[in-house]
Amino acid sequence: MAYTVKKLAGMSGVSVRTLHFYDEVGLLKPAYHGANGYRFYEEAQLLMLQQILFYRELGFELKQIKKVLSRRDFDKVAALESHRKVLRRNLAHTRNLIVTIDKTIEHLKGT
Amino acid sequence: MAYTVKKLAGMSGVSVRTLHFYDEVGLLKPAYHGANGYRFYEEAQLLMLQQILFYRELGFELKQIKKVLSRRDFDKVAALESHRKVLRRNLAHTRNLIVTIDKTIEHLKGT
DNA sequence: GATACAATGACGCGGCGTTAAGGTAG
DNA sequence: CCTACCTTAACGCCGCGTCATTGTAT
Repeated sequence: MAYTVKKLAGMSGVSVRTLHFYDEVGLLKPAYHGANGYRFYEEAQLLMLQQILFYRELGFELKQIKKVLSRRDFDKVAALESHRKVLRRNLAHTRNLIVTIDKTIEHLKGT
Repeated sequence: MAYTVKKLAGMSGVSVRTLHFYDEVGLLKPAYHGANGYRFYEEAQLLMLQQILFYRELGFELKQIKKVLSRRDFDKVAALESHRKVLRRNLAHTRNLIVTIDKTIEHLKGT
């Protein structure tokens, strides 16, 4: 079961351009190339792509994803815990911003 | 009281490059230019810059800031309320991500 | 021969950081 | 003359979107 770029794109919800780009940066390479130069992906690459998209959704940078996916579970846990800290800081920061916005709105309305 | 780029940068906490860039995109132009071509800023520009940085901190894009700062208070309130919605969605999304991370960590530890 | 796919190449976006090369102030 | 400042120009980063051009499959 070999997939072309468009097929894999359709199955995973990313664009063809994204697959080209992931190939280019070495994040996800095709299983092999046809004699015509076409990229062909297989199940293993589909699974890999799903992993990539999972970490991407969490907000990891592509470089980080590349590292994380090459690590053992133990190190993935560490990366996830580290990332959770970042997200928690974002949460706190965003909550503060909302408070600031509310104050500003009150101020603007008051004058 | 005219300020050079470096002075204004120091007073506001931004880089000289940022002032150059804001000038370039028309977000903050100097009060005038010296005969030597130097940029000179005054109090009005300092105040303007503070406003810019306020909205930037809230996460507004520079283009949005440009618009917002040219509006009346009424419209600023609307922009702030709209932005607050975006931040609230971010909050909800980030909270979900943290839940996902926690589940993933448990899963990775379990296996 | 039309149509739908494939490839590579390169510019654009946002918001600057970072050299680089050269003029000016004191 | 040195030093610290100023200028403009231009590439780099990230993660692709969006043409443009050309080749291939059906």
